[in-house]
Amino acid sequence: MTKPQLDRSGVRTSRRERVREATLAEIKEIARRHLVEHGSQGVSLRAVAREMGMTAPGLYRYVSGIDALLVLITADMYDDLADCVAAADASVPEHDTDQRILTSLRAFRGWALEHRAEFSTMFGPRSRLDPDADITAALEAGRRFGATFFTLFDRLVAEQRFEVPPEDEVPADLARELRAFADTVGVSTPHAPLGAVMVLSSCWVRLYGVVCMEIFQHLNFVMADMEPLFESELRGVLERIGVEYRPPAG
Amino acid sequence: MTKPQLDRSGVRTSRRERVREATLAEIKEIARRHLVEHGSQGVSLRAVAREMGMTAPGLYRYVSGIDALLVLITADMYDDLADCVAAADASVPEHDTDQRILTSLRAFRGWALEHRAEFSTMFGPRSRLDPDADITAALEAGRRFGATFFTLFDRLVAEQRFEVPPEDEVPADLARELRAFADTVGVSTPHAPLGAVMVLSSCWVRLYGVVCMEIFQHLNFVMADMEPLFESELRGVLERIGVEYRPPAG
DNA sequence: CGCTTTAGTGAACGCCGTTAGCAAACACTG
DNA sequence: CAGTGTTTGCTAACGGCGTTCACTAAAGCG
Repeated sequence: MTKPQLDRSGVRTSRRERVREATLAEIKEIARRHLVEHGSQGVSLRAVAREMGMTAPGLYRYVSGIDALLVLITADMYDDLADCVAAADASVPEHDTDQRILTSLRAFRGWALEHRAEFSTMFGPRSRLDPDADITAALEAGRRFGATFFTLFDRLVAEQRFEVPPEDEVPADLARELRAFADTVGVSTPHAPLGAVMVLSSCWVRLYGVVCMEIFQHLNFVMADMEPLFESELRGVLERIGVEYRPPAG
Repeated sequence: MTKPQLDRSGVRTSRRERVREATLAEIKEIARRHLVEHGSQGVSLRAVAREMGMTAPGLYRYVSGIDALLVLITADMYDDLADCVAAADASVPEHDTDQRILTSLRAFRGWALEHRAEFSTMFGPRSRLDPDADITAALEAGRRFGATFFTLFDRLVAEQRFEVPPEDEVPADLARELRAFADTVGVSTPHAPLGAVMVLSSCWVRLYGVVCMEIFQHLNFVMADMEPLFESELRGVLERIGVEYRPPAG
């Protein structure tokens, strides 16, 4: 007697599919732990299989190769990061836009600090992947992550918090790219004029830069603690978008 | 009859040492080509040895392992980049500080674009290296690279091109880090007050961020051409340090 | 010339990704 | 129930990798 069940998306799910799903989840979980413990070089199908009490070829029933596995866990990591940022955002009273942004951005850096290996594979060069590997899963997850910030940013634009450069100050070639960016990423173009998207890009570049620098340890030998530099950059960014900066609590 | 010769630093050099030097250079050259052609994963001692008509263990007479080899070529790449930027700087009339800075920074991005694999290993996460590998060689080369920009920046400070935030606007913890930074990196502290170093850091973070984003292809799916964004960021940075922006020639 | 130092080899160990062929477990039909 | 097709995981194997060790052949030097 088989008990057909429904998964959360309402699709019929046999017992077989459920156990298969669980196995795949175990694979990803172990792979990710290896990533954390031994760096991206330390993720290997054989090691994962060994830990599961399986042999490596068996994993090919679940994953089409090591590259695909890395893409899968990358997608999971984006989800994690997005959850973390969203949780930070939700921990602040809804009306306090300033504090929500501040908290979300600090949560981004905090997550990166606590998940260096993950962050490196997510935001570093795709060194281990085939240049033409199928990374749509990771891209989609990345998009979800970005959405958290874009929502907050949309709000700032709506509240007219900062001075938006007029459209004719945006160079034509940049305008074309920004439009593509805004369309794909879901910033609602009517609410967000091109000048605003330009500001957003600039701010994101700055924060991305300072966090990458910290995680990739490029000033390691010259700067013991990167937090002050991050906070300084954060302050500059917030100033640009008309958000009040407050020093961190701790 | 041995002909003892002098190398450029005046050290006595036997024939043996010269051929040894040449072999090491060949190793590095091949390794670097493999890096360019097959990515950092594609660099292997065995492949290098094969191409030289040697066996892999023989390379251990020259290099203590694959990690050390990667560090060696990373140092070479920093030298290359530094040369490229310095050449760009030198191609501009000496007195035209504005154009020199503009050209140097564009040369930085240009080099990155033409040497994606190299740039990724230099500025990306140290994913393939032991966390405690000896990377002093690469660090030293990186320092030389930075010096090019610091020299130009020193000049801007001397010329009082931009408004330097007063010292008491620099938070204490950031000040401590910036001081360490300036000392190690060779910005002459008397000429460069802390506020100026803060501005320099911020500018560098922005450019580093936008170039990393482009090379690591993080907006790849959403933005076809990153040059306009780079130029926009460049413009913003230059504006901050009182340098006149001019659109690129092409 | 003989002696010492060095460069390079071959074999071996233990990893790795991946493919092919096969056997057991499973789900489902009549 | 038996029979049948599918799914799962295994073993064996290939070729590649980094690295160590014992060893030979050459180069340098007195």
